[in-house]
Amino acid sequence: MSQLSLYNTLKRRKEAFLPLNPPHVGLYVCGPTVYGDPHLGHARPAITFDILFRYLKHRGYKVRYVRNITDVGHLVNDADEGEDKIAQKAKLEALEPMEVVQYYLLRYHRAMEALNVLPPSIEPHASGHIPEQIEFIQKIIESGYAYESQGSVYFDVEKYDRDHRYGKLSGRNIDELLETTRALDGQSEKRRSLDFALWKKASPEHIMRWKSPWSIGFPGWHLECSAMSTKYLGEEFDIHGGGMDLLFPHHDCEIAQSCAALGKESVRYWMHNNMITINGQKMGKSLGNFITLEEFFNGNHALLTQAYSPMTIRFFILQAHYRSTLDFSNEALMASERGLSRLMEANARLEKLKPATQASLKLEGLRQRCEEAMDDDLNTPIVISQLFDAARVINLVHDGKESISETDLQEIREVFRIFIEDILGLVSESGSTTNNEAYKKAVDLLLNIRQEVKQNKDWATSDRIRKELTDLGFEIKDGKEGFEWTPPSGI
RNA sequence: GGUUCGUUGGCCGAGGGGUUAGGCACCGGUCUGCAAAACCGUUUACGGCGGUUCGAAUCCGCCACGAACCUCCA
Repeated sequence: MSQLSLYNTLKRRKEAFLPLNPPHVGLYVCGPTVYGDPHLGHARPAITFDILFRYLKHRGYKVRYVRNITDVGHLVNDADEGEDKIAQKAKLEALEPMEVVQYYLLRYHRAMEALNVLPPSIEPHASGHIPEQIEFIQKIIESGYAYESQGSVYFDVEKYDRDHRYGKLSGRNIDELLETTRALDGQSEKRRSLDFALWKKASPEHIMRWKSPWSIGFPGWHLECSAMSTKYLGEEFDIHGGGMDLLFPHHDCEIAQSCAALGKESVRYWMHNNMITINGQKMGKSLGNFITLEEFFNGNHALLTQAYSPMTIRFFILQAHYRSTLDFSNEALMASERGLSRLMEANARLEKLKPATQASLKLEGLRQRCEEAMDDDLNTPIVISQLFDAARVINLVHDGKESISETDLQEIREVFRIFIEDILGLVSESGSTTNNEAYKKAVDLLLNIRQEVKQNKDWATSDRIRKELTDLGFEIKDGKEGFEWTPPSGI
């Protein structure tokens, strides 16, 4: 096996992945703020790190995958000045904040399950870790990198930067940031505009509030990840992932917080997935150009010419490398839909393939090429291209134009199972999961009758059976040796 | 303005000093009662200008265009 290498944003290059305490791997990924329906943008990090999770397990690692749920502290606008996103939504809909969280979290989980994203090992809520966050703030205060101001606590960025370096993940430096950050109105409790909140005193109308040594209030947004990753993965752990849009300030603040509180670097490998774009622009809430996953699944959106199944979405995302932007269009999605169906049909055909004693084709290095592609910073597009090459071989054998040996057939079967199902997480949606034998036999019966009337050149009856089944959504394919059929999708 | 990163054929998207990525679409063919599927073949590439090199889409420089981040965002 080759060496797994991953692109470390901190170093701006690929590095050999060597876990801290093999065979254990600690993985932390920034999860959603649950105040709205999950959209295509949410699918990208979920799927990217699902692939990493699956591949690390495939390589024999014992992975603890922590993906948090932000349900408090994430403010609507100006860092540290705006309203809490969850609280705002709750107010709008006249609900308890936790009702909002419950509602959208459920919808998030449902969408992730449809996309065949494995649940993480632990999914901690920020609101469920207030004591841990308070303790974390105390540590930062003790180390001298935070100060209290009118019941709120802020991180002293300037002091931290003198001793360490603030902004090293995103490549920013504090002087430039000071120049470009707009002047404060003078009313601020903060010493410097760059300082960020660790704890905020709640205003009277603020509904989400907890007791702390400083005030009744709520934790700053960046803090939850530092506190919860430390709790579940330790002061030092292997991989921290998230979207590129979180690089600054979120992840740079996390680094500063953890370093200030713990006196060391917490994260060894930082990984960031790129954005999904629409007409070259980031798909996002603020731009109002996002499409929810549910809308993709039911096709109910002005920009969609049709519905796209969860597996089509998953495959579409996997056909691009996770560090590249991926541009949405109906054309691109339809191409993915067709390609996926070709690949999955080849996969299904694999079961029926017969090996030959005199093989005309030899299979070499398929598994190795797939593994090398995954080892090269999770290059799923290359893995898929390898699988398509194999699919062509499968179809040739299926058509009787080529033949392969028993050994090669077993090898392809195993490689397909491992890479398509276990690692890429692609599952058949065509309804082959239907276990109703009577139903299957009924369709077989109809098609057998059709075979018989075809013998008598009764094309009218033959075409009628095919047409009516096709109208019902079945797909009928005549082969050299009998027929193949797939049921309507969604069964 | 700063930071980071892009610009590949009709579309999506890998690769990254010399050798076919792959998918989808298109066109032609094989197969088929017809169709679908499958297979075979063909076509269209590396933003511009310089430089390094025997050789650059790939390395370097400049320019143009675009994006993300610097405000909430996955």
